[in-house]
Amino acid sequence: MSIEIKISLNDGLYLKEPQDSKLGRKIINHSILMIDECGFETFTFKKLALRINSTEASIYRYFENKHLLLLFLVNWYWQWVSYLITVNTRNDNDPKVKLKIIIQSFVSASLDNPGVEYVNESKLHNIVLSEGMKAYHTKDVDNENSRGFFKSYKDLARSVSDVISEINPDFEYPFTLATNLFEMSNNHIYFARHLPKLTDITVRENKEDGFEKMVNYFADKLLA
Amino acid sequence: MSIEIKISLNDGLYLKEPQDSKLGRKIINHSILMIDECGFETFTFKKLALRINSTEASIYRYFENKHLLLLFLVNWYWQWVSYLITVNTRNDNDPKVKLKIIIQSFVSASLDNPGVEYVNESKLHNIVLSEGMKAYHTKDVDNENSRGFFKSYKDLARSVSDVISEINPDFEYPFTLATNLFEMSNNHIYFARHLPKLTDITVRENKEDGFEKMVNYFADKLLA
DNA sequence: TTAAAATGATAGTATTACTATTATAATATA
DNA sequence: TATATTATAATAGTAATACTATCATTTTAA
Repeated sequence: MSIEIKISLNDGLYLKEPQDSKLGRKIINHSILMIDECGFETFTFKKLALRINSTEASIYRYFENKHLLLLFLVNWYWQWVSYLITVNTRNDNDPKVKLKIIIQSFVSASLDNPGVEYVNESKLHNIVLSEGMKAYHTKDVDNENSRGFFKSYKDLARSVSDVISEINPDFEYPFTLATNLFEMSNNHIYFARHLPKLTDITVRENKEDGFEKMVNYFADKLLA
Repeated sequence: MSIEIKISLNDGLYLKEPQDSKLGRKIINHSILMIDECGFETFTFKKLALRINSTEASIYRYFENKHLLLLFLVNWYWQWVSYLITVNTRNDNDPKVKLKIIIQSFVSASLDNPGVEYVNESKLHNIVLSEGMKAYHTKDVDNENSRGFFKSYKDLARSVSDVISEINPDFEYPFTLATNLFEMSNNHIYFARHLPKLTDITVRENKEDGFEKMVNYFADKLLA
């Protein structure tokens, strides 16, 4: 039931396109599983190599280091969300409906969408929640930004801000709201799971329902 | 012109209270400067030891590892902001005014407040912007949370949410808004500096003015 | 079928993140 | 003032990490 999209990313992110070979796809697949299981800090290329019966050296032929692998994964996620938004809002012209669909994508894209064989979107979403911000909180941001390593996020922000401006052309902070809705969705899912005192949503509630309702409330109120 | 406060933190964060000795204060002082200069990832106890003419072993007597040092610094910041909010809102009963002061503290507490000799609050704020979220995005969050390592942040969120509920008792998401205002302030200062396409504020503008105005706009609109 | 490309196997290096031991200096107490 | 206590320095050592290099072998493509 997999869809036939191939997400193509800035080729500075990798040394060799991992989506085009068996080993490359195995690297993507299992790095997602391992980072989700054990966290980014304890994840190493050596452990990954062991797990997929390959070698450190082979993995290094695809990715310069684990930070760039994370950047690759996170960019993949950003683009995948963008893609879903495009597809799912294609038939709707009402920007308010579009924004609802966008928010739904932020909160639960990974749950109700078929995916690519070698990517577990739900676990990738977990990685984005837990480790995503590390991709752009590094001393090398400016250099990496100039090389286009955050383009997918900026594109996503741009397309959401367009919808926001459609809803309310006078709203002065469309980009801020766009990124805030994304980061807020992620943060509060994470908080609900690990630091519940920092949020108002409990994980008990009908799963993603509470988050979606909350983020929609914020968006609606701000754009009223 | 230093004020006579000593911020006391959860004693699980350190092996030996660094604020009580010369070497300990030097560790705090210079770790802030070094992390601000070179980023958290490249920062090591060895480099710090070299810089302060001490040894790795001595630093390890104060902090278990660099992650706990970061946690210490970030907690210090959270408590310091809490303290400033308490002091600066003491004479105001209007919760709307209080929230304005809170937001001002989030955005520019480090600029217009005298501090503690061994803490450069402005650089510490930079660290919080760039590395702060790493303090609670770790595989060990749940354990660390149970040991009270995020209490300062939760206390801060709590006190802000109280003000929010004072302004609008019917507002359903006081904690969410409290943390969001804090994280939003930090994120968008960082974005303006490094990823300007993700925000609407430019750093050119009269410094913190633009940020404060924006965050206040969000808060006002949501609580209206 | 043969050349080229991809992968595996193995080895090696510098740095990191520690721990341990002993010596020396500073401070507190009797 | 002598002495005990504690803090710090000096030094050494270990396991793991983050790589790089080389060469052999397998797979694929011309």
